[in-house]
Amino acid sequence: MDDNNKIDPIAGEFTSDSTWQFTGDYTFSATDTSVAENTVLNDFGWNFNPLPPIHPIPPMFDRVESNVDRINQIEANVNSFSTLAPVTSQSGSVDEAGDVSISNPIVSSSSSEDRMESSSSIASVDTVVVVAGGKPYDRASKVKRKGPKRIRQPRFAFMTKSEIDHLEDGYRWRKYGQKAVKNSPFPRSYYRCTNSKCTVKKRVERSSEDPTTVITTYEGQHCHHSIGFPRGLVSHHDQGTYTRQLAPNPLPLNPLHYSSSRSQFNDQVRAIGSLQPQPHVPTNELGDHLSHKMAQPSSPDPHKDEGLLGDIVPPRMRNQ
DNA sequence: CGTATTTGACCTGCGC
DNA sequence: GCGCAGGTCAAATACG
Repeated sequence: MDDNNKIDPIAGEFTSDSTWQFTGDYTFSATDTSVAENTVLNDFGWNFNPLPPIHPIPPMFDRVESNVDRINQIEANVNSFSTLAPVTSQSGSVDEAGDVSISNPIVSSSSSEDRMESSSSIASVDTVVVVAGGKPYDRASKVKRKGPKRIRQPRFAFMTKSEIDHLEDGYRWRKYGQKAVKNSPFPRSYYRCTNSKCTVKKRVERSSEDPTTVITTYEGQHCHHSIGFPRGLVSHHDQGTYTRQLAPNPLPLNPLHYSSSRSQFNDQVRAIGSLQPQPHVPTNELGDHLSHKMAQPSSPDPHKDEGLLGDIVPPRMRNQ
């Protein structure tokens, strides 16, 4: 199958006017979709930029003191559709069919590589989020195949500029499969939330066109809190992490098209827009680093400053 | 020994 | 209907 010239279903079509075009078969109404997506994204720990930036182009890590307030604001607004509308860089719309188009005048004008050159290593993860609609798919188990088709959970795909395949997101995942992706030298890994009551899955793969880009797709919604923040915000270390989470993305990543045939994103996927990168990083790693960076120029434990995101992987993942 | 990962087999959906 | 590719299972294996 020649899919090389096709528009990636996950990335949608990035038209000349820098507008995301989507044709997803959403099962939500427009408002419900937005709320659901936003809620799920927050459950996943990925927050949009729902609030006006404190600074037009704020420093990356200089707003620790305001984090709690910002978090509270977002929590309070999370169910408001208006919070989904990007404030400065994007505008969005939802048509009658529930399809979404989001324009982002910034996206087409700046390459992620350019930004990475001027970014610190901690900020070298750029992310674009897309959301998949729920298309039924029946694969509950090898034994149980009868009965009504399972409704596929909403899916959210994150395109992240990172050297790390499996970004920490605050949840524990168990790998249950890996498949080679056609037309891609990079395999796709399948993960399942380790919480026995949680059915959330995620897939991680690298873009064949841009090996620096990791595509992470979440499916479903966690029925429990993450093992780390955001819900368990308890320390200043977390605040440091949150700062990064809440930092508006000054230069959204270009939409990423990739050419894997018969994409894993067969179901329709819609882009919400660009996001700031914000994987849930364990507080004892990135959080510590940020705290040292911001509050303790002379870190008592300097080796923690090494690697940054490159070190933010579970111990087992380091061995891969 | 418990848990996580690997990996081949199997199942399903879709396009032709 | 067939073949292909994605997705999942589960036994084997590795690891702490």
